[in-house]
Amino acid sequence: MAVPSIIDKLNKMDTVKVARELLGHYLCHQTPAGLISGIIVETEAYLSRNDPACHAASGKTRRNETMFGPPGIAYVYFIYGIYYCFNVVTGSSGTGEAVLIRSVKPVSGIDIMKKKRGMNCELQKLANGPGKLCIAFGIDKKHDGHNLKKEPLFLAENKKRGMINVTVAPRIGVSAGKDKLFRYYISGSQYVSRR
DNA sequence: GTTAAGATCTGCT
DNA sequence: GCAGATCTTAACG
Repeated sequence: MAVPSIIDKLNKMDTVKVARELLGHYLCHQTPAGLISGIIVETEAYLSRNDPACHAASGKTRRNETMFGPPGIAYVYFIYGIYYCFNVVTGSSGTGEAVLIRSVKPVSGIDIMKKKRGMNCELQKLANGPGKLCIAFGIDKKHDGHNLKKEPLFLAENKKRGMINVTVAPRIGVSAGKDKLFRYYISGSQYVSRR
């Protein structure tokens, strides 16, 4: 892929800034069935310090060790016995921070996504949530630790992104750290998980 | 070895 | 709007 990666730029930013910067750019997955891509419309930041909701809050374990790796790699974990969640690791090696990708707006490979989801739902509900996003994109544990600069799973810059309005809100689905405004989404988008 | 809880989604009331 | 599905991980004994 000749598209310049935005990873190099992101790797120099702090976690909160990465969460905002990712909005409007592309998440792509080159699968045997074809290319799947979508625009990131919703993210959440998870910090290592002062954030009880973060997996890394109580130290390094086998589950979250990917979060402590170098920035720009994927952190994928299994939750509720059914779903995967996809994160982009941020901060320098050993920090333990990440940005959760909560939802994307499908752009290409929509037929493949529908097939993977196994149901014929509306376009805006195809990948509007962490679990659904991973199913639609075919992301699972084998992508844990993958460098997001390279195929098959990578982030690409959206050169036509231009200016976007970002809404800041409390995170969803966490019991701890509800008071923190670490959720970011594109204002007015129909593709976010909740409005 | 055992147990409780979790960054969710779907279907039914 | 609410409860159930379903299993890995981490904390405890």
